[in-house]
Amino acid sequence: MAREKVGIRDVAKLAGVSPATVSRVLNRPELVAERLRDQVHRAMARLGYAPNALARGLRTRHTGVLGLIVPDIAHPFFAEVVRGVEDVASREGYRVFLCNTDENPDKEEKYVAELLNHRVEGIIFISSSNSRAQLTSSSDVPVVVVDRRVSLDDLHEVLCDDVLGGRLATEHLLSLEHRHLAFLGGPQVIPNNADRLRGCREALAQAQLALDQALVAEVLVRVEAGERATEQLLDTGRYFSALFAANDLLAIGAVRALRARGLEVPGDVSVVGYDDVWFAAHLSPPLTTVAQPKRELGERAMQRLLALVRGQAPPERLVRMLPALVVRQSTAPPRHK
Amino acid sequence: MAREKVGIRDVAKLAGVSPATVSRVLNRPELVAERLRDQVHRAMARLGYAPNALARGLRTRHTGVLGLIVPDIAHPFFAEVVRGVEDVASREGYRVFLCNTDENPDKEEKYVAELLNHRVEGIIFISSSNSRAQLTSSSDVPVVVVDRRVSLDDLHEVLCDDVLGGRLATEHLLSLEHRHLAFLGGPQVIPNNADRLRGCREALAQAQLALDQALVAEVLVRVEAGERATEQLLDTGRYFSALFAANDLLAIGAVRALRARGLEVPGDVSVVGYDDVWFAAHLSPPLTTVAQPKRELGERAMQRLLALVRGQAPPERLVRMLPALVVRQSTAPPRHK
DNA sequence: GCGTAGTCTGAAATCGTTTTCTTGCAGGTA
DNA sequence: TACCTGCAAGAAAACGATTTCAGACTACGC
Repeated sequence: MAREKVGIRDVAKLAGVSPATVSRVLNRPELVAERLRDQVHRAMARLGYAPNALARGLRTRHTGVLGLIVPDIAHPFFAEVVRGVEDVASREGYRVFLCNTDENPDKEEKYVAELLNHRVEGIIFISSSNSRAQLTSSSDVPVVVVDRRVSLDDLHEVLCDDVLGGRLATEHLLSLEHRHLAFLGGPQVIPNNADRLRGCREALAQAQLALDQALVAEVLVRVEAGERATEQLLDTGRYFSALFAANDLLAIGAVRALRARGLEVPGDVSVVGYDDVWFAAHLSPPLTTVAQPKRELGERAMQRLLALVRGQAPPERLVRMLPALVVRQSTAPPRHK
Repeated sequence: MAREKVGIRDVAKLAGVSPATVSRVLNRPELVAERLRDQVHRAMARLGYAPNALARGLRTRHTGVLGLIVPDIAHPFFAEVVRGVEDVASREGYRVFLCNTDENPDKEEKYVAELLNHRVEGIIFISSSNSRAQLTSSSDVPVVVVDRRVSLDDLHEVLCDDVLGGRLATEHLLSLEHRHLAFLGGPQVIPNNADRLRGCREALAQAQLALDQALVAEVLVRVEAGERATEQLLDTGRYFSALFAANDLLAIGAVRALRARGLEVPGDVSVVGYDDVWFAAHLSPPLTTVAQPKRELGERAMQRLLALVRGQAPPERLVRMLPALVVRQSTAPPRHK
């Protein structure tokens, strides 16, 4: 039976060969005669040998470990992305370190340093709003940025087109004959949020319309904040028949606030969200929203990272994915013209 | 500026000292004279030295790395637990490997082996239903099991009392004067689910009541499955004024199914869920449910694991946490006696 | 019988640290 | 002056693998 610390040399001794041979059996079995190979295998089994990834990594500088930096794994959007990331990593024989930053640049910095100490071969990075991401680009491990754009042109990025997403949502509303929209979005310092607003504006402009600036709200991405902001929107007294909440969490808050004021969704106000987190379909009313390919975002990012690690990086640094409108029941034509 | 592979010896050379001294500066600074200490620090800064955790781990067998095995990080319950785990790990200077098993024992096995190869110092384990968890107990790294009980008495466990949870939910319903309950739970092979049912039965028995066996459903934990099962419950024609869905996801499905049949919640049927995943409060109606201290579950588990790693394990192997009923608006007294 | 090519295998250096064991040296005492 | 103490710093041996290089052996052809 296995008892602690069996090394390659123990195996070697038992099999009556040199450590070098054992190593070869592990890595280039075709180089060693079949008879010896069997002996070695038997010895490994008998001793319960487990290769030491640390030693191997030290020697070969191939650690089989990657880093994953994410604002908050408990957020349903990120959770899904992470799942995609981990899936392909493990399928390809890599392990990943999970790091939650809570959008805190200091934590990001510390984590990056720590990951580098552990000699990760690459890093997947979902940057926080005010990230000092240059840190990562200075080191010489490959980095792939996902979801959150970072203005650093030596990084590879896997992004979803938020401008398009904003357009899709808005065009949907327009096609239902809505003419008076309100916009509720997350912090505009995060480019994604700004892009969604821009997409919204573009679509409106194309229809010769414009957003009433008083009906544009910017808040933290939390249900309560969405609720609060929606109340304020209503309090302006300005009329709107539809609300584009550029995040499902905000949309939930918005729906609650509207209901609390006795307004029906979509009867009085249509609401469209953004992200299509998994339970958006299970809200009441089921939420019309712009779906991002969350898991695929993660998968693609990891594929790209592995390509980079293996030196097969495609020259094109940007993978742009497309959002898709999912029409459910929180949107309908406005009640009266 | 930093350029690849600076090691302790490069620093030593630049600082005009021996590698040993540099190492001491890193680990036991008090042992080296202040003047040298400064020189070394300066040299490290100049070279952009980053310690190699692999080498250190190899030498000291203290890797600062832990493993976290979980069925699915994208599940809102686990995501929250994981957050707790990672938080205290990182606060204590440890990194964690994230592993998703999809409840697949083969994957569990592979992951455990892989983690051991990487010389993790401990493992947090949320076992899958039919796990062959003995694997982990055979190795000599500490293991802490969370949430899912495992019948292996050399493992430490951090669990939530599901029997009590079942009682709480049921007693709440009873206190509202419900007398006819239906039960909708996850696979009974998972002890947690069985316990919740048991708690339910116990509470009923105490009130001289019993569950109608025809109104006990067991399904996979998915919204759709809950929906389907609820329809079947209704199709039995048996009367029930309240439904205990021993999982929030099932509860969501149940509510949908009830509504689809024209039944009001809680007007016609009260529904109580289990877990209190974060959006349970944002459903309509806001879901009455049994809350588990999810994040704390993870935190306690990690604290225990670290204690184990540091050899300060308390003798008591079991940490039992308490669920709490959260009354919201999906439950009410039955309409007519 | 000898040179040569071709297979396998082993010896030993190496990866970057930590740590034990020594040694050098300063200072205090007899 | 000689001796002991004690401290600070260095030399060198690990940790457990991989890999280069060279050696042993076989087989073959002339």
